[in-house]
Amino acid sequence: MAGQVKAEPVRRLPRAERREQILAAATEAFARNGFASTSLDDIATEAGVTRVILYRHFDSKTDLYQAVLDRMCARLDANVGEPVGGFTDASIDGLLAAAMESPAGFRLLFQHAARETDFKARIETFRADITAAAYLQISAFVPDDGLARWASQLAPVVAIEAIIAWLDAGQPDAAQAAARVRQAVMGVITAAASSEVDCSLPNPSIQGGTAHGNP
Amino acid sequence: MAGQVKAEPVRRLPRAERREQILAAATEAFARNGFASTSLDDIATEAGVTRVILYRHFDSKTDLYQAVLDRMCARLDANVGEPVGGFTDASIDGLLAAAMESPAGFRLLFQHAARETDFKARIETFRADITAAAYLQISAFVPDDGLARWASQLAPVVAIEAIIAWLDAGQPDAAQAAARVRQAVMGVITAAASSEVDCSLPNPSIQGGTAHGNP
DNA sequence: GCATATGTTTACTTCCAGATATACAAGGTG
DNA sequence: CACCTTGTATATCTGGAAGTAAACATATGC
Repeated sequence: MAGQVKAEPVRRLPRAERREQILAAATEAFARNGFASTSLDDIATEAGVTRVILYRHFDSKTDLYQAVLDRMCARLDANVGEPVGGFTDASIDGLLAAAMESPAGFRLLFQHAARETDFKARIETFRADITAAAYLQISAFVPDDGLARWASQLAPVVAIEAIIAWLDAGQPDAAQAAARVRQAVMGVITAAASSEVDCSLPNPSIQGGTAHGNP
Repeated sequence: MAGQVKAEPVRRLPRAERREQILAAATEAFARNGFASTSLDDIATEAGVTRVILYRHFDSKTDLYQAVLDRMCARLDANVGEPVGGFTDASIDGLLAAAMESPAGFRLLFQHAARETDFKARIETFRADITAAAYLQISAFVPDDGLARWASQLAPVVAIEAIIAWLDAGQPDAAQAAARVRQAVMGVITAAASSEVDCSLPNPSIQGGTAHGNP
């Protein structure tokens, strides 16, 4: 049976386009297992090209990774805007928009790159800016400095995790997603601000227990 | 000159103790960079021992890692208790206790192992149990199923991140730490439960130009 | 005191994945 | 058509880290 297998005529792309496509593929691949556990072959496969081709667009694996991170950071900056403005409603809108544009990139940045010693610097500045902005706001509400630092470190993390969980859950109630993320963040601030905390989670068996603690 | 360098008389330990000490050292080392980016030499150095010794206690790097994870999971199970009970106040107390016993182990489990494809299974069951328990409780408050799933996935994550941030911030107000974590979690539930959400973060109102960042 | 377990040192093999080089194939545009 | 670009195939070099082996040193408990 000499069945011609339709040869799949080798889709060729202009250089710039191929580069973009590789970056996108690399983002997906890296987002799964991070830098160290992702081989160039994984990426090549994901992009549908040979490993050799990668070297015609990027000097090294590190170079490629950095390009991926830069690309995503740029997207973030574009959406979040000047980080000097503080950790505001707009920041969360921006994060949400960026996450919807590139879920894989979002995960890559905050779940992998942020913990890779060789690359965290690029993200750490971003996070540090947000944390500092949050601290300025939160410290006005929270007298205890330790608690203020706790909350300002936690608030951005909760925002990010809330967004990721929201993506995972299938983006329910998209219209009010940002508002709900904000509310979750508010929970953190409230938790730090209360001087006398007496909060219980709803009891699983008895429905009588009302959720109290949130003004 | 023949300066004797105090020879450091090679502390020897009985097998079981050395094994424990290696596990502790490996926990610290792995917690920094995860499985792939941590070499056996890193661990040996951390333990103050030669690489060869590691092989007298563990068959392979993978075997050692698994032992580290198992050890920490056991600690978790001991503190959190039967996960079938639901995601309750006691769960958070248990998580907090486990995190204080071994901060490195806590980070390792939830920030690294949970994202390593070869090892996540061990943790995924733990997380799945908690998430399922949380879902049962939360779905009673939240009519929309998508939102309920969002909240029940997010709630444990927020608890964990709140605890880690609390460790990072120097464990402020330890007496009420658990209550504050609960309160942060409550913020998530509230966010999912509200049908009409209209939440804003506090405005970074032009307060006296205190422009000192976060330490 | 002595045997044994504990630990060191050194050298080696193996394997993987990053990186490089070269020869060849074919699309499309001047 | 000629030519350059894009892509493939293959082979090889390389370095680092996992894993193995053997000879040696000495604390320590019996």
